[in-house]
Amino acid sequence: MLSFTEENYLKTLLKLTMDERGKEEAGTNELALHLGVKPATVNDMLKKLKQKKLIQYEKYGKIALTKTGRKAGLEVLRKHRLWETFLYEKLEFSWDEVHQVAEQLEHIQSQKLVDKLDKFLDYPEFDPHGDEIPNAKGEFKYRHKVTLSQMEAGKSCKMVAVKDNSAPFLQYVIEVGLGINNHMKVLSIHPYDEIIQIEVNGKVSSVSKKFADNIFVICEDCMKNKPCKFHCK
Amino acid sequence: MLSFTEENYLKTLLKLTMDERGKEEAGTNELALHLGVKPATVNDMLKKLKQKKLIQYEKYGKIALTKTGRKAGLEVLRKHRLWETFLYEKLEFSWDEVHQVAEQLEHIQSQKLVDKLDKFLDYPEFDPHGDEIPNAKGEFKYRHKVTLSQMEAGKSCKMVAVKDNSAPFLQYVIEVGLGINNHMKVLSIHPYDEIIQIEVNGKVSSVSKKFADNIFVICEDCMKNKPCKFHCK
DNA sequence: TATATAAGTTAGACTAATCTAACAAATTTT
DNA sequence: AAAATTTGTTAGATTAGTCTAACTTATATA
Repeated sequence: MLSFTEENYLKTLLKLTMDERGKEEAGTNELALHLGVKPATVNDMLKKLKQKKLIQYEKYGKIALTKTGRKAGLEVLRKHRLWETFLYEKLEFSWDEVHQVAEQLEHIQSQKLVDKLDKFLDYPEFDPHGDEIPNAKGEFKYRHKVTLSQMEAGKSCKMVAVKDNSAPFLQYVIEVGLGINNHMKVLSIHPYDEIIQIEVNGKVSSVSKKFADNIFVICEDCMKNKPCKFHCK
Repeated sequence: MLSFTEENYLKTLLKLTMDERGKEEAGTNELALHLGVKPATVNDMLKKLKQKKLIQYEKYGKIALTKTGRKAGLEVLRKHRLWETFLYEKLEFSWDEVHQVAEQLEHIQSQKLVDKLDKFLDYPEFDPHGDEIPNAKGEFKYRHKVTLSQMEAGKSCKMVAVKDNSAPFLQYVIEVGLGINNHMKVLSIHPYDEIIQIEVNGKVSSVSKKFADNIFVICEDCMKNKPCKFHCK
């Protein structure tokens, strides 16, 4: 049985090694930053996780999940996203409120609870932020998503997820008129400060690169199954 | 903010001082027994809870909740029972499975979650075991319930709750054909070993005093609002 | 009332998860 | 390649919650 804390380490490690960057490994500082603890603390835990055969790790080297570790991480992520979906769909929580509560709910230990919740929600594939929900086997739909900042001017795309789950960011997303599955067109990207002009439902907004880095989209050609390297920078 | 452990102490203290016995105080050993820890451990925690003004307590004396402590305990109990109701009504959990999972869920910190869950369940007044669910203000319906072992022969009654929430006991209850809101008649109580004969839906069963001690009922006369002391031993 | 038993307390130790401060290794820059 | 910077490690301390073993106080009983 894994502790609350161990679960968080595995989940974070999984997120760091599964997102768009294609990285397979993570570092001590990076992990510390995401977990909100000091690198020294992470170092102690790495020894424990290694000893439990949940990670591969050598002194001064990079950290990678083992098969067992990955499975455990996927289970936590699955629970997190199912709970987010529950809160959003059944309990009228708003987009920006679900994450904080799901951080707690994801650690409830009961296989039956997860399975029944999944069924109750009718086996959802994506959570309210557009993230893939692993199924009972740990599998999930792969979608070639890129950040809005990677799009080229003139292309259209569909927002599918956000990278930042913090309330202030999500509130800003709503302000701009965006949301999961909303379509938009990239009108221009300024060469000097990378300010991006987008059009959503006929309304034109200007957003920063920082903002665009946190919005995941699928470009129009990808949706039509054309190879992606040609239209995403 | 209270810790997981502190919440458990307050909840247990509340349960020990609110049930049918009319006691207002508890002891160190008693608390240790119910929490599954050693008396020494309880003693340490009592100092902490006293310092936080959640209990009234003097060395070698009895333990009582303060107003603040009682309120906190009621909140945990409310969450526990709401979650039990959710698991039973919405996720198809059986009677004997809900308690263990609710022990974990009761510690989730989110006022909004509790309120929304309460609403989602349509403000239930009793949980699947028949226990009263405190409302948002900490109030709950009072019912004059007695144990089945307190009934007199010849009287009829309605089962409203169980005292023991363990799976083996609850499975036994089902075996006998009993359940919440089932009516039964006490046919006889044997003077030697207190074996009780009851009739449920025309079926006659014999149960031990130990069993009957864990079944809460409301007697027929009480249901008709006649004073209780005349018909319950 | 003297004594036996039950109930409660204390001291000292352990574990998990964290910290700070100092140190070591690896990487990047000039 | 030397210096500077970043990244990672170690040692020692802290806190919460738990334990055991020995002790003290209160209560019940002969």
